[in-house]
Amino acid sequence: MTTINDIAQMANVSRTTVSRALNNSGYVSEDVRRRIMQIVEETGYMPNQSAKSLRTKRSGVIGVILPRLSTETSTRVVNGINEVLAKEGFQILLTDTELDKQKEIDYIRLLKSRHVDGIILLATNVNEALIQTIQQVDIPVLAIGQELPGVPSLVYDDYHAAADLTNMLVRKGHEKIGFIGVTRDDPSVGVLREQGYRDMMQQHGHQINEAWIGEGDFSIESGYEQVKTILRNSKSDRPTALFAVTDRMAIGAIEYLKEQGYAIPEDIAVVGIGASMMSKYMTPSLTTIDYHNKEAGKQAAHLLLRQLKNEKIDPKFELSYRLILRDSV
Amino acid sequence: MTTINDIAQMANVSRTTVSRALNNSGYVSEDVRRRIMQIVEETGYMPNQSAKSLRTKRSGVIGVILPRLSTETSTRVVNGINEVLAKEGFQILLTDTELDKQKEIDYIRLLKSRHVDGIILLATNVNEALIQTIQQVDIPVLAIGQELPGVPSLVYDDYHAAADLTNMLVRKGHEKIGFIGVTRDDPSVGVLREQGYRDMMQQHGHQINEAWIGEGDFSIESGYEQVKTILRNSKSDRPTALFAVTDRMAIGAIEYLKEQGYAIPEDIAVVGIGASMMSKYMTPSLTTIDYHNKEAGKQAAHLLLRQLKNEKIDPKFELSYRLILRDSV
DNA sequence: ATGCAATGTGTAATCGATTACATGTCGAAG
DNA sequence: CTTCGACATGTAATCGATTACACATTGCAT
Repeated sequence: MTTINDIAQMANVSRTTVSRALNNSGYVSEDVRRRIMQIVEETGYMPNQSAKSLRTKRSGVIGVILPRLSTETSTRVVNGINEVLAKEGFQILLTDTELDKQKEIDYIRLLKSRHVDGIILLATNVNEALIQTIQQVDIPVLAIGQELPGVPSLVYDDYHAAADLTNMLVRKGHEKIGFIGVTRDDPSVGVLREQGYRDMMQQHGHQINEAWIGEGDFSIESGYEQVKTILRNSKSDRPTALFAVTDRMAIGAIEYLKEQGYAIPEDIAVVGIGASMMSKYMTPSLTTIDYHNKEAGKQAAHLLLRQLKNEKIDPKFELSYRLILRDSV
Repeated sequence: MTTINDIAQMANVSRTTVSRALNNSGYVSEDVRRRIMQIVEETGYMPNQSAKSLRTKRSGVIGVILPRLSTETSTRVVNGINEVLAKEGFQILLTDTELDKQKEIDYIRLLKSRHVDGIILLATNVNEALIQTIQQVDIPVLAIGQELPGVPSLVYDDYHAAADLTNMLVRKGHEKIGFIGVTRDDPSVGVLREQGYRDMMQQHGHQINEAWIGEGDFSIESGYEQVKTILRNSKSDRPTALFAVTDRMAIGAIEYLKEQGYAIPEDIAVVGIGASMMSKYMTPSLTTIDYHNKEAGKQAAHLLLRQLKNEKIDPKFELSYRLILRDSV
């Protein structure tokens, strides 16, 4: 592999000059600069990033920590992040926590040791150890999806999104609305969305039968299982609508309902959140909420870049959402 | 940030000893080792990977080059790769070519300069410049999806998959089978799949009307547009079945057909390739071919790891596939 | 008692870049 | 004719690790 020293030798200058030519720092005569660039072209020389990074303390790499690599949400966000960062010459170092809280922490430290310039964290939970680790590593971190105290966060308005969906169902005449949520360890999806639902139900004076409530784990299968349980446990007082906090769980629920011969939305209406690709093309198409994940990723990247330039940024940004009304209600 | 020197000082030994203790190389007395580990724990010290990588010429990072970040296929493959690599302590450096051939080449060189230990390339095309660059950088590279001369490749059996699908349609009584392909720059998807289709049609003695043939660009929209054109151009001699080389294009085609009031599969049968999530849940569910992408990713990672250990591996591996018969035929 | 292998630790070179500082040239201002 | 600033280049330290080599101690076989 050719190094800066090789280039220097070939061009009959010191490596200092080569470095200057390459980085446009300091003075280099046009003549010499051309000679150097010429040789760089010919040899296909590329600076060794490890050496560069060791010396400059910056790597041109941004770490991204995902809860799951294989969900549409993650993919879209990463896509948005990459679109912005690639243009600025940054690469993405990807890690997947598999929803494991310890890994979340381990990866932050690992990324630090890899000298990433910043970290974007798709957070699924909030806990003291996590906050502390972030404080410790002292790298710009940006959280998406949860509000982390002390960390600039980009959050979806889960409460109002859930409230809007619930209101919409009520407006359509539903009074008995079932709900499939997730663990309360997840403040955004697990707590806020349920809160929005419960508050609106109460506001409209509709009693919630606790048999209508299920807790899934984000998967399609869990949606299928939960609706099954809900229907079994509420024979005489069946809900006429079902609110699943993610599209995937809504899809599982619909799968079961169709199997059992229920007509959607006539017998039972279903809504989800996430605006997955499938929600558009399935039958019936799914009413859902679009969180503009890709935009979120782009915005996150921009905010991180601003942090890297030492700009002060607000501690919290709220993202917009859009209700997509389709055939499932 | 604490460095190995700080640790050495605190433990009253030389940094050499610390290095040895950390890497289990050479001799270190139990006593000293414990003392060092103790301090490492307390301080939360992590070795600077840039320094390490500069010295050792290995980084613990594998570069992954994708044609598109936001497709199910890519995601699944990356997921498989990550599952294997993470266990071995490797991280993934992600890049997205956006189907740009030049970027494919640029990224290979960029990844080299970033000292990645190996590269997994989801290839979409084959050309001389690409091969040459790979040869030049002299890093273990593994290709998925295309057979690259001189590069160990993991390929799907596109020809037989397409042939099987075609045969299946013929067995169901179809003689007029339309086809939506992609650019022939893509040897696997663009050439082999079409070849499988054409050969089987010929073998069964079914003439192909060139008005039945369309070329899309992998997108849902292009499936929609292509089938529209095909139907317009073959008024009097309409196909009774349609073979789209990707699920997404099949989905677009079905969308249009449903809009126009065609019954699927009664009026026209549709098949795709890819076993996308949607193919299972859409109505009608889509007959397709499962390429086991995640397995491919896992296998690719394993093969790359073997290359890193300097094992000789075969130049070509063929992956298995499975035809999934569903309601769209 | 001697020698040699195994064990334990340190010194200093090295990886490939950046950068503070020094040095030298040249033209213009005073 | 000095002096000073802009321009151009080089010397050498530095970033934080690994590792070849050297040296010291110990124990055991001869």
